[in-house]
Amino acid sequence: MVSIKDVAREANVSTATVSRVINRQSNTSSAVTTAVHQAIAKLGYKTSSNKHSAGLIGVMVSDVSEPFFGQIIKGVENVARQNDKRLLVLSSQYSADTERQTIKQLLNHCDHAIVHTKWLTDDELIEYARQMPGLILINRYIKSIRHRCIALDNVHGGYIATRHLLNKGHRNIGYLCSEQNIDDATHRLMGYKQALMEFGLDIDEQFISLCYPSEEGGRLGTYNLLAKKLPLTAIVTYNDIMAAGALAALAENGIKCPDDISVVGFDDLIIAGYLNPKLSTVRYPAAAMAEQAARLSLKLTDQGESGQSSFISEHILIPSFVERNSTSVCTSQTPVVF
Amino acid sequence: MVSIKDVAREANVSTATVSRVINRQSNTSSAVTTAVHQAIAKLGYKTSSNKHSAGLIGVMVSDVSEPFFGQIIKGVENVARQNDKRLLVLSSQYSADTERQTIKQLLNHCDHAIVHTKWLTDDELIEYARQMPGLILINRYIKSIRHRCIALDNVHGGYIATRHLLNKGHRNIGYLCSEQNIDDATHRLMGYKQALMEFGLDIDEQFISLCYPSEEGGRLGTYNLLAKKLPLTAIVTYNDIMAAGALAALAENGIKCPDDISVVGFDDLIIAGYLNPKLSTVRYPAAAMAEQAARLSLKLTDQGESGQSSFISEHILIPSFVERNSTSVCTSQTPVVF
DNA sequence: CTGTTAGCGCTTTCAA
DNA sequence: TTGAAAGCGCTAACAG
Repeated sequence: MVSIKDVAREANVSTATVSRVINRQSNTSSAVTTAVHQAIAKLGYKTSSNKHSAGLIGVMVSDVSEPFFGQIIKGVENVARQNDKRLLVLSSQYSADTERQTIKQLLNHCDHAIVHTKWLTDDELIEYARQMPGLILINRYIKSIRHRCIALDNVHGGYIATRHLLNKGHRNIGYLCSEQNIDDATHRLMGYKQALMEFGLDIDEQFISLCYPSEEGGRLGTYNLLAKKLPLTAIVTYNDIMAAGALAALAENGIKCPDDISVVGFDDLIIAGYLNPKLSTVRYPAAAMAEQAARLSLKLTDQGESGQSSFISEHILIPSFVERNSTSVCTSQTPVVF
Repeated sequence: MVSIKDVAREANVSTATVSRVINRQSNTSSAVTTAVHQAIAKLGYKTSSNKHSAGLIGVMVSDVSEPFFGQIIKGVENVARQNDKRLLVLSSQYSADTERQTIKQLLNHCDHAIVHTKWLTDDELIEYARQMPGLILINRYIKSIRHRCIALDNVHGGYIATRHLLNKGHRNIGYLCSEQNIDDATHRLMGYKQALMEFGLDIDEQFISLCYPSEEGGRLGTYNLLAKKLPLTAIVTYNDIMAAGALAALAENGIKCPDDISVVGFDDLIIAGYLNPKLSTVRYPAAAMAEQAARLSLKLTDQGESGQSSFISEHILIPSFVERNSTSVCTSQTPVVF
């Protein structure tokens, strides 16, 4: 167990100085402060090294009040309960700065951490992972630390969503894509394109509408598709919230779903079952993913780095399709007009 | 700050023994063990007394993954962030035993705790509150520790839900009540009755249907009301989930909402805005309530018990009404038939 | 601003 | 099984 003493030796200062730096109490020269911080990072020192604050599993998500993240927290909590650990929950509020600051808190106080990050770079995360053997990235894939990543196969998700419609005879399928430049968005879109190509269809960029991933964004994106007078019979969306916007836009224009246009979502949020019509969607097994992440974190720290080779080196979950009432067989007589 | 030494003196044992009891390490005689536990309870000793694990705010809710509780956690987290505290989240899984066990964990590890409990008795909670000056009960009112309780005025909530309908001309208003025997349920029903009486109407128990507070429960309760062939023009429900069930039951029977029957919910969950029609409901300001609770907890421990007299002695929040599309002016020609 | 030193809370060792 | 006492990790007081 690395103590404040080791850090002091590493940084060539006294233990008192290290203590001061950690607690930001008295003034410390910036040279010494950075030296201490470097030593802490190098040795992986934790304030939680005393027995009682140990056994903490940290969770970082964007917003605790979002149902999707609620499921993640619940998954981790299940494992924590089973293993007599406690749960430290922090949210990063959708900003890179807070994400960074929050991860550092977790590094300091926890033995384990399940982290959902959208805005930090691969390099930065690799460094954090090095400092904490029990750090697991959720919904993210970084090749060099792939044994520490648990992610959903978003390409496959986009693929099965689109294939479901293709199997029902749809050939003119629009896509409401998130305008955010993150892997989730590009991967799901990739799956959409893959399915079309597999059915021998060309990809027409006109059928793809970029918009903000909110209900209003989904509504606007749908308006844009409709305005182009495309022979649309179905729409695949980036997520359920956008699908809700799409349903609203269709209803406002007297277009019936699924009779005239089918819609599929992504995530299977609680609201999916309450929309009208009930939304067919791709199920994102968030709680299961979080449980797996938590178990992996415990394993990695129990057995230490030595045990790593014995584990599966990749953890990619496969989403499944949930059929409800927003999709139906394509009955449109419109000829395919690309 | 009460230390292991104080506990040892109180229990007439050595500090070593107390340490052993706390950490369940070596064997300790049951007599000594219970003596130590009693001393701990009496003095309110915390293992978190060392600086680093301090500054923890504990939150207990039934289920972290429920959106309603997510809002509560978020509210507490906001305050925690502003005050440089961390958040320990535990869920009690809807059982009295887990609630008890969870609260004890919080007593041991936190300086502050925001607790939502459904199943523990007033007496038990009063005892816990005594042991921890920073314990705040949310959504609960116990008279002798009312300065530690933050609750919603559920009577008023049921009242404004019903009054909204009365103002729109409805006179035959059903009520879908939760069959759970908790204050929330009886208070909301009380508000319903109050509003009817204020409008000079008699209360007919036939219009009140007891059912489980779930979507399926709401559906069944609505069937039961319909089966009685009452001249119903509106339904007030215990919560939004039941209202969703009511809307489904009406739609299945070809009864239009709000044209034939108006429906109001309670809580204003996320789903309320996604239902068809969008649900008019009573807004439960969960996040604001949690923020207030967290701030109160910090205040109480900062100033110690001495400062209590200077605070407001009661913290009752007033809900407001959110009108959407599930309620309309009563157009029914049916004569009032009680 | 920093190191020395004393001290605190807690755990562990050792002897009974 | 228990207490006395030593030891550990950290903080606080003081001196320079």
